[in-house]
Amino acid sequence: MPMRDSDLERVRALPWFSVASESTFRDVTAGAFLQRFPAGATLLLEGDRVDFLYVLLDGLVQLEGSWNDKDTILAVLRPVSTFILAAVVLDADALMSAQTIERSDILMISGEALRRSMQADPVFGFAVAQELSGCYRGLVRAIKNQKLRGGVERLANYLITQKMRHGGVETFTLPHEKRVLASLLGMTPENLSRAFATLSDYGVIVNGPEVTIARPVVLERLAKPTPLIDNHQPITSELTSKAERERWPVASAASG
Amino acid sequence: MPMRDSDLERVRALPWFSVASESTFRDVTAGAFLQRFPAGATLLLEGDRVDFLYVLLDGLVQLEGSWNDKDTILAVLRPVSTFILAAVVLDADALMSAQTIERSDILMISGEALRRSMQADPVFGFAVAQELSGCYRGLVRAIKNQKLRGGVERLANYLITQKMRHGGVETFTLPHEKRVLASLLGMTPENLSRAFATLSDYGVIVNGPEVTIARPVVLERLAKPTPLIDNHQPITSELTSKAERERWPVASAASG
DNA sequence: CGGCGAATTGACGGACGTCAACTGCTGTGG
DNA sequence: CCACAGCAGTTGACGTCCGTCAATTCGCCG
Repeated sequence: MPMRDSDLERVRALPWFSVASESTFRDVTAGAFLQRFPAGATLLLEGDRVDFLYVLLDGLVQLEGSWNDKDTILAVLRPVSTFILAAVVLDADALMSAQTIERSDILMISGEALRRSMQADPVFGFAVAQELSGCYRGLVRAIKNQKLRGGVERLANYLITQKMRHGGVETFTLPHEKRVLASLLGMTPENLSRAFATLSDYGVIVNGPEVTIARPVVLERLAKPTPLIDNHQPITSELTSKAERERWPVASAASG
Repeated sequence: MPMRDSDLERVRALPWFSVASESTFRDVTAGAFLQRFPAGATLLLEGDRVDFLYVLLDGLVQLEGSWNDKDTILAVLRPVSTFILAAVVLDADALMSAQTIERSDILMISGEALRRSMQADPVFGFAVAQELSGCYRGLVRAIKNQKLRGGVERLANYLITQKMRHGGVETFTLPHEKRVLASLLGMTPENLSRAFATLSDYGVIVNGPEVTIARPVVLERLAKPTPLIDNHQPITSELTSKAERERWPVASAASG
């Protein structure tokens, strides 16, 4: 598939690509190609050898892990995000599967070229290390979320985070199907329904994918959000070149 | 506290320090100092600003997270390990607390100097990125372990991993108190006891801190270990300079 | 010898998964 | 255009897993 200049520019705008020199950027993207996948396409299976860094330019992708006939969604990515960066840096097998949720445009960058450029351009290498650090911290948050909170608490905090990401408005629409959300939060769809029902006592009104938080203070008293677990940064644009560009597993980058 | 040359050599032997040039190594360790802490000392609290990279040279350290009067142990580190690397790279707050379990010798390296050296020595910077990648993948494994397996299964796999780490012998001794293990595995001490009791049907014999796996095949049929979650690498020495030096949260390095 | 904390065991309750039935929406084909 | 199949979501009943509380034992250290 032909690669448009506009696509390359969107990659260039990623914080950790924007610091790369022009020649580094050319080297990294030299052998890259763009591919379009339909909804439900499997991009990668757990255990697969990873030869490319994936950059989601359009669409929606989920990362999942499985064991013993069970599986769980570890992250849902929206554009522009990269994934399986860690596996590429180590030239190792993937620990997660990747699957498109919607039709998606994905740029595939040679892992070999990435590793070479990291060692050639120290500023670029450092930027990648920062990206990896942010991803690591996202997972630390995820584990604390999982081990320390119950299902209702995880949902309550998820909703507060979503509200923040939408600029603080009281009504917003869920970014994906409820069954996806359930798996992401580590529960069954049935239990997610019941958790929503529980939260109706705290001013949470659900109408299909529309959620409105009628009494934010009451909900927060239940959820007890904290910056040490929840990342409330608005994701208005992916261009934020703040040094600490930490993100949550949801709608974020993921090292892989 | 005076720093011995032998301590510096142990740091130098860490895989991601061993690739650094002599001058880079001198720069990074220039302002470093060694500190001895008693058992139970708090090294770092969640939310603290992190100014130093910590290198555990002797002793035992636990990393924990807390929320709403509950806390959980995220990792137990043994020498030689570094921790809070990710926070140092981003110059950010710590997401985990750190506490000594035993009396510990800890080398503290200037975060400022580390970041400077990463950008000055691209090979060193790449090695740090590899270290971060390994830590990231350790957390991916931990989340899959937590979300996909039940308590008994987590314990069974933990025991198999320990057996592997001890070279495959059928009897070994647990590396820390059972209450620490319980928290690490995401359960209460009471439930850990019951999980051990359950595993007695599968040939697991417990005698204080001594565990013997009498029927490995039976236990494995229950545990269903997989390289996509469990890291069975023996940790005979920290010197293994394999590119993929992934480690598990237990007895490992942790980015922070 | 006495006390403290770790570990174990039992009883109980709450949180969560499973199974099943039912609703409502959507897309398909007669 | 409507009938119907299929799937997401919800709700209820039930069982299991796990956390909590309490009592007891054991070993260690003062």
